[in-house]
Amino acid sequence: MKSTIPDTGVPITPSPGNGDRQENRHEASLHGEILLRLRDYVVEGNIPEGARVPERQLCEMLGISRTPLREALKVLAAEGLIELLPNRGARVRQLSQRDLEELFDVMAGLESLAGRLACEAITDAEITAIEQLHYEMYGHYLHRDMHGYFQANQRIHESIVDAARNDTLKSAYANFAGRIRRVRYSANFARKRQRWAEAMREHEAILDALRRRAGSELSDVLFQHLRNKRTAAIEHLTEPQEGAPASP
Amino acid sequence: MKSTIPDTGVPITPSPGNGDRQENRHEASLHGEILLRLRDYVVEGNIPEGARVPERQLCEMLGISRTPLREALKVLAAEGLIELLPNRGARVRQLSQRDLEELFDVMAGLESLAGRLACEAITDAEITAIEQLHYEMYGHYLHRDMHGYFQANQRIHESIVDAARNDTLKSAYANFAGRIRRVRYSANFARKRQRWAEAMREHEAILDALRRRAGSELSDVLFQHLRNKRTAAIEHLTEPQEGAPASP
DNA sequence: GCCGGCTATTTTGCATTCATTTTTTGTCCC
DNA sequence: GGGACAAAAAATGAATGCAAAATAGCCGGC
Repeated sequence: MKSTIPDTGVPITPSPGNGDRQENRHEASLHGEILLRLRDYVVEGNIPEGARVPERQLCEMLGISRTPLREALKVLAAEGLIELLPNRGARVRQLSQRDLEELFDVMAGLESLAGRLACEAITDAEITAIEQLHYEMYGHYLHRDMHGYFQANQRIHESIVDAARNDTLKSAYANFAGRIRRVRYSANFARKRQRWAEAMREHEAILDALRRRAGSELSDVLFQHLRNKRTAAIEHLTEPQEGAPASP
Repeated sequence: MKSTIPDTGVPITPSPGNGDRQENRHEASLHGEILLRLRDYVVEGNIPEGARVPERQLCEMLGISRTPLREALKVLAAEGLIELLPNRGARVRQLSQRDLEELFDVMAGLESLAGRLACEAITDAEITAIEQLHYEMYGHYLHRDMHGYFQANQRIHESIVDAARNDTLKSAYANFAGRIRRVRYSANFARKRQRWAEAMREHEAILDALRRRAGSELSDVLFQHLRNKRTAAIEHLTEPQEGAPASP
């Protein structure tokens, strides 16, 4: 029994479903490699916000023709990293303050979800590993090592997402994280001493809820933690005089 | 100061950032229209799972060349609706039971987030509107009108997402909803009498928490509600003898 | 000297064409 | 008659070509 497409009657060949399960097989084709390279390049923030990027230049730089490049650009646009203005090319997407607030909230929701799910399936070993990271992070905190702190912090949050055992969630999380990472000041969130101490306390609460597998509670704590992060980030955005220079 | 791309030194022209804010300007271009049409077509489930979709046929059917079509396919693949096997064309993505579970959980997380955010900003008028929908839905429930019930139900959930005032969340929600909608049996979830009654009670609780703007509580209730939906759906999948015929 | 309209160049969007890979089919041999 | 191999056919991946739109440059006018 074949489906047909309306107005045409073109038959769709219903082939037997094979259980191939691969999330990204992009490495093979050219447009796939281009996609990976371009995405990394944009995420790393190498292109200034709103910068116009002529296709021709990118083609020369990557040594390919415009066809696969344009395919990659369409995907990046779908991911929200760039925007394509009709007949006017691709621009690195400009994130308004509102956009950032929204992104942070969505990240908060996803991590909140991750925590809830993690409580259902996380092993003692995984909790121990997270505790390990926590103590490591605490050490960095005591030594005022922002970079180390930030890295440990990120690994903790990643571990929680991993413990949720949900690849769909994981990739959505990665997508949004990428959009935010473009905005560099991440490393500057915790500049303010007070916020830093607060964050440590919140992390204690996170760990505590996780140990007790208190899903609903962990969900709350994580959300609030990310919410506070958001507030700090936005504050930092609106009065950046304290942080590092905006553009080198 | 211009950025340059590594290994080439090609300058990126840093144009002044204009605050253009449009989420989807796809309607204009051809590939954009193709994208919308194809997406709808796939989401509506017109193409059997895992069916191979020859580019040539689609081109003839849509009356375009392969270039814009392929661009649209890349985007659909990025959205998770189809998968592109290297050198072997596009297939409608096959969702395993695990995939569905994951999707449902992510949806649950997003709605849970939506509820929490909604409590921060929702107006009395919006709550009244949702109450209206709720009573309408209750009527459909009493009359055993599954279709009407399902529609009202969907509008309630949409209203909550809208009330969250977060476009990023809204579009992510729409994306995942599309992936799930492909799987048809949605309309059959509530077949079982008991589940149906349960769902109504849960909706009462949702409305109650919303009225009190109890964000954290609403978040919990919504998550549990969606979780139960998920369980019902999966059960329905594994023993579909009760429902409607699988393919007309 | 500055602004507005007109033309030339660039750039985007799509179609077409070329090269490879896959799939099909026909044939031969067992 | 069935399976394996090989060649043909078709499909995909990428490059090129062409039309339309946008940008930039130029000139004239105020």
